[in-house]
Amino acid sequence: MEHVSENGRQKMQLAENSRRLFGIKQAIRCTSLKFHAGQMIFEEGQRANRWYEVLHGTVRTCRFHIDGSRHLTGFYFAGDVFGADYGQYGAAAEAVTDVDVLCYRVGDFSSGPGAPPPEDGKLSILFRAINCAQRYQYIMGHRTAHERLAAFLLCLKQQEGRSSFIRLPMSRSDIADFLGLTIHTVSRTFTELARRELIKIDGRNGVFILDHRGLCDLAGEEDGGVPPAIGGDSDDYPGALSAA
Amino acid sequence: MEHVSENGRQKMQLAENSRRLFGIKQAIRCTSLKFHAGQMIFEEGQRANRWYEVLHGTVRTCRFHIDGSRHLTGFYFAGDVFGADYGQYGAAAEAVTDVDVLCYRVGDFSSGPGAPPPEDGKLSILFRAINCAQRYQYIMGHRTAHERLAAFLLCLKQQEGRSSFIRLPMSRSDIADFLGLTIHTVSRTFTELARRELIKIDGRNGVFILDHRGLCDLAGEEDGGVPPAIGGDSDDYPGALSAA
DNA sequence: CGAAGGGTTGAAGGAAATCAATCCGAGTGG
DNA sequence: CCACTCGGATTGATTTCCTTCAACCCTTCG
Repeated sequence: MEHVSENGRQKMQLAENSRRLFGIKQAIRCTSLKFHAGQMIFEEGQRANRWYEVLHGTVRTCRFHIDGSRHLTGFYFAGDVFGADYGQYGAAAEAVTDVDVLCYRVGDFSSGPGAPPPEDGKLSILFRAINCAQRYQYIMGHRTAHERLAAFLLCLKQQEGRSSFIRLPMSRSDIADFLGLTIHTVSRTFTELARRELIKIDGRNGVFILDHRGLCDLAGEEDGGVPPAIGGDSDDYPGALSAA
Repeated sequence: MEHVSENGRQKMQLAENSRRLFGIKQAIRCTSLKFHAGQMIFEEGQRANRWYEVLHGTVRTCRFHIDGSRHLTGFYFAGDVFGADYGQYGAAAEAVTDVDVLCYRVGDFSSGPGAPPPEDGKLSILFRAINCAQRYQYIMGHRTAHERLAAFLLCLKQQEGRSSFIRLPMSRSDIADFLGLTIHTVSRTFTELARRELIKIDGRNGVFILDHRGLCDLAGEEDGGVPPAIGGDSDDYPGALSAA
C-alpha cells in the first residue's frame, strides 16, 4: 500500500466544448473535457452533481485511509461511466493518462417538463444501487481481517441507526464469503475485537458496539463509514479554467 | 470459503400484490413479493429484466467460482436496491432471512411516450456504472494474489477486445492499491505468471496473454470474465407461483 | 554523469489459510 | 427426560502466502 504524500494538483487546463447533443445522446446536455495524466477530476466528499463517461484514456477512482494509505476503487476506460454517486462522491477521480471525458450534469438528467426533483425521482433508486455497490467496494479495500470486519460492522451500524446494537442476520460463513476470509478467521477476529473491548458479542446474531471510535480507528475511517464532506457545494466546476 | 453443494431451491411461495403506485413511486409499476430464508430470488446469468428494493429483511448476492467456492458481493437491507444490472445478472440473489421486496420491471422504468428503447436510453449509462462497480467487486472477491491478478488481467482483456495484447496504462503501484496488495507482490506475481507462460510481459505498460484458458482457470472463471448465460429469457417470473 | 522514480528481486517476519479437534444449541427420537 | 445427531461456531497447531525490510536494476532527466 503506497503512501501518497500530496496529490500534485497541477493547474487545471481543460479545453471546454459545451454543447447539446440532440439525438445522439438523448438530448442530455454534456460537456466534453480534457484532463492531463495525474490531474484530479473530482475529490472525495464533493457534492456529486456531475458524472462522467470516458471517451479516451484511463481514469482511476481512489479513497484514502486516515493513515494515508490509498485504495483504488476502479479503473475506467473508453465507454465506462464513473462519478455516478448519490449525494457526494465516495471516491476521488484522477486521470491515469491524458483523458477525454463527457461530463453530464445530474440536474439536467432528471429535469424536464413535470419531472420530479432529482433527489426524490426514480433515478434515485439507481443511484442508491450504485452507492450500495461502492460501499462494499470500499470494505474490500481494507487489507487485514481486523480492518475488514471493523469496516463491515461500522457499515451495518449505519443501517441500524443510532443504536449500539447490531443485528447480524447472516451466518459467519456468509460474512466470511463476503469479506474474502475463512469462517475461522472471522470467528477469531470477532473474539479478538471482543477481547479488546471494542465490541460485545451477543449470541450468534448480534453484537454491541462498545467503542465506536476505536472501531473507526481500526477501520481507518474518520467516522462511521460515511466520508466527511470536504468539498464545496458550488455548482461550478471546481478550479476549472474556462477556455471559452 | 464455503463450498455450497446445492442451492436448495424450494418451491417458491410468494404472495403477489401487483399494483400501480401512482404518486408514491413515480408511477413505476412494481410488485410486492415475499421470499423465505434461503430462497433464490434470481440466478446469476439470467437476463436482468427486473430489479428490487428491500422492504423488510436481508438479501445477499453471490457468485460461484468453478471450484465451487462462493463469494458474496453484497448484503441488502430495508431501503437498499439490488439486481439493477445491465444485460444479465452478475450475481445470484438469495434471501438471508424472510424478506419482503418490491420488484420493478426494467421495461416499465424507461418506457413512456417517446421514450428511447431501454437498451439505448440514458438510463443505460447508470446501469453501465453499476456494472463497472460490480465488475471490480468481483475481482476483490478472489483470495490469493495470483487469482486477483489473473482476474484483473482478464477484466482488462475484455476491454481490449480480441487482441491478446493488453495495455497497462496504470503503474504497478496503482494495480497494487487497487487489488489490495503491495507493489512487491504484484511484481512477483507478474513474474510468476510469466514464468508459468500464462502471460508475457512487454515492458512496463503491456502484457500478452499467452494462455487465456490457464488464466481463467487460475481466476476461477468459466470464460473471460463474463459469466455465461444460464438462465432463460422469459419475461415472466421464473418458477413463481401466482397467489392470485 | 549523477540523481530520482519506478520496478524487480532476495531474506525474514507476520498474518491468514489449512488441518484438526472441540464446543454449543437446536432438533429428533427413544 | 435424556441420549443422540447435526450444523454452526470456536479454538489450537501447523503451513502457506503475503508483507516488510532491504538491496539492486533500469530508465529518464537535468
